[in-house]
Amino acid sequence: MRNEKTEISQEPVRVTAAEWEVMRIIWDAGKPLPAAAVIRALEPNSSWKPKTVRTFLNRLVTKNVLRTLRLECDGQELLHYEPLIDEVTTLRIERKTFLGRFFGGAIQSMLSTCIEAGDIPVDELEAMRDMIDRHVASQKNATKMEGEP
Amino acid sequence: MRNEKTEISQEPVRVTAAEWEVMRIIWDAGKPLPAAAVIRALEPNSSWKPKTVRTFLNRLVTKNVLRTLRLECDGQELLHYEPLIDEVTTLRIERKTFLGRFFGGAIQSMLSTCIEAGDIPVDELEAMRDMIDRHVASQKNATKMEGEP
DNA sequence: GACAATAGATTACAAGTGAAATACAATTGC
DNA sequence: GCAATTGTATTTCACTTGTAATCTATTGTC
Repeated sequence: MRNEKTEISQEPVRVTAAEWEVMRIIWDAGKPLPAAAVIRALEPNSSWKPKTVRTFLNRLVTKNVLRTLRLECDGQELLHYEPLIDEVTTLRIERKTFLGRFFGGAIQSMLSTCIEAGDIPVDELEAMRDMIDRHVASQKNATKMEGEP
Repeated sequence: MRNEKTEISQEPVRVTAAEWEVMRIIWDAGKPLPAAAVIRALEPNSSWKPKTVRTFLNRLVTKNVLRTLRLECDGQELLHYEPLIDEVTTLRIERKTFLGRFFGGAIQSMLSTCIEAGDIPVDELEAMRDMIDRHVASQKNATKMEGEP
């Protein structure tokens, strides 16, 4: 089973703040959406005119973040927009860029900054600690299993 | 001891990626620097021409992120650049913007995403857990002290 | 069949950014 | 005293981003 994805784009794919809102709608839908559906989904929380949303959709297509395909919808052939990159990958890129820019690339450094600034409530801290603990424990376990058969 | 800082700027102060590099030099210096010093400090890690760095310095001044003052330097009166906002505050703004944009505002959500993606090595995880633990412990302690005299 | 609503494509336009070059002023070396 | 350098200010220029409007093709309606 070889790597299916052919790597075409070397550039890190820049998705702007506005575009990200659009992408979230489409990722959340889990299936290609027509422009009208995206516009409707955004309406409650944004003040963008329909044309504006269409601009974002178009830009995302030229950026190779979305692609269009014609699909039947209510007995009509409509352009639908489908993601070409997945949310997890994009999030990872954004996160790395951010951490690199402001915290030398280390989330640890970010966390310590937040903690020292008193920006995280204790219950959230405890939740994070437990989360880490659980993960570390499971990792250790996995390693042990593998080390001593 | 009242709050010394008079809040002048309502706008959230946008510092771009390039400008941030410049700011870091000046913040790190801990004192006003002449343009030449900033240029020299940036040289090893950047490919910007001196003129370009000067452009950034100027923009930061018009953005009210830096201000200039004439200071003696090597027996010469030179413009020096001094921060008008501190690094911690700016970092906090950037961090909040980032978390809001990508993780619904919660660092916890970011952390869990990273952990699940396997993006953080175990030793770093443990260091973070210990960091959290120490902080939580000290918080708890402080609360107790205060609660029972 | 003319007309309005909708979809989609193309164009607009100002502000912000990255990346300088040019122009001018002061200073220094000779 | 004048040329060369260095510091500072002003200008340039293309690209991106937010925010659409206009134009054109299609389609459903009276």
